[in-house]
Amino acid sequence: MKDKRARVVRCIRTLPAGTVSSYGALAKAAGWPGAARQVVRILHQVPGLAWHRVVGSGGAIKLCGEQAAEQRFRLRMEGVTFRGARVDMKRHEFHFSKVKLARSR
DNA sequence: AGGGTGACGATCA
DNA sequence: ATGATCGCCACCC
Repeated sequence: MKDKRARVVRCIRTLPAGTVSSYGALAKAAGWPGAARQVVRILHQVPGLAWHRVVGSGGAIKLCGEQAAEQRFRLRMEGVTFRGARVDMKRHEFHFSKVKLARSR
């Protein structure tokens, strides 16, 4: 359904610079649990999203080669720190509020 | 309709 | 920590 997709997009858009979220957590936050792969697809389809703020569970960069480098670069540029090969989730993971998220109020 | 695929996730050896 | 496997779900041929 497209609602879910729109919701995912909205969630991604609410991610502040300097924070990250995981594909799975993001899907869940958007009310679409287990749709990590769909989130991936959306990131591919919808241009203009902060795709670099979405990482794998535990803060792992799931891309390969230059794409991975690009993502790390962009994140570090936003102030995100790493713990080894992964994002330091303890400090940067974004916790979506329970509240129905950002319907502009 | 059927089968393959993917910027995933959790689990197990 | 690494690699294999299975579950998941929408999209594409």
